[in-house]
Amino acid sequence: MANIAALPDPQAYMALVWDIVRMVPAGQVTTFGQIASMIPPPPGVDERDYARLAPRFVGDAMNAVSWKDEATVPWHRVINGKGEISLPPDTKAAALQRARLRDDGVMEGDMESVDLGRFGWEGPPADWLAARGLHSPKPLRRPPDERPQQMALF
DNA sequence: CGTTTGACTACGC
DNA sequence: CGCGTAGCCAAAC
Repeated sequence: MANIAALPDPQAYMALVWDIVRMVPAGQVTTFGQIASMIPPPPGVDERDYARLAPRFVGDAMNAVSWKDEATVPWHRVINGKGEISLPPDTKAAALQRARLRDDGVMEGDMESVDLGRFGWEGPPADWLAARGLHSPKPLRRPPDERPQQMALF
């Protein structure tokens, strides 16, 4: 399973991912891995292996966002675990994503990455997740006092 | 019809 | 902290 098409119900998976992405507010970002962490593996698949494979499925789901759906699915708020845009750097789509992230205020100046500790999403409401049998998301945002203090050594 | 190629991540060095 | 690798499928070339 290294492809969304290998899942038992690719369409349902994609619809669920889109529903989750729709909930990410402006000014915050989520990651492929965070979304994947909410969706349980199919029966018989090892949870640990799945955690490494599933983020690609989320990528597939984002890749499938057409220009028509683009208005209702804020795909640009989904980035990789390093806080970077995962689209090929020199593409039109990547440029658009950078512009959108700047508009959202999460990518400052000429930065090429987003500080997940500051702008990471906390995930959907707990009852929304519970109603669908989903896991609680992997945490991205750090409490302000746990943020790295770069000059702390001096 | 055989190869290549992924909107990724965890883990081991 | 950076780099390589496994995962092991399906669709595009």
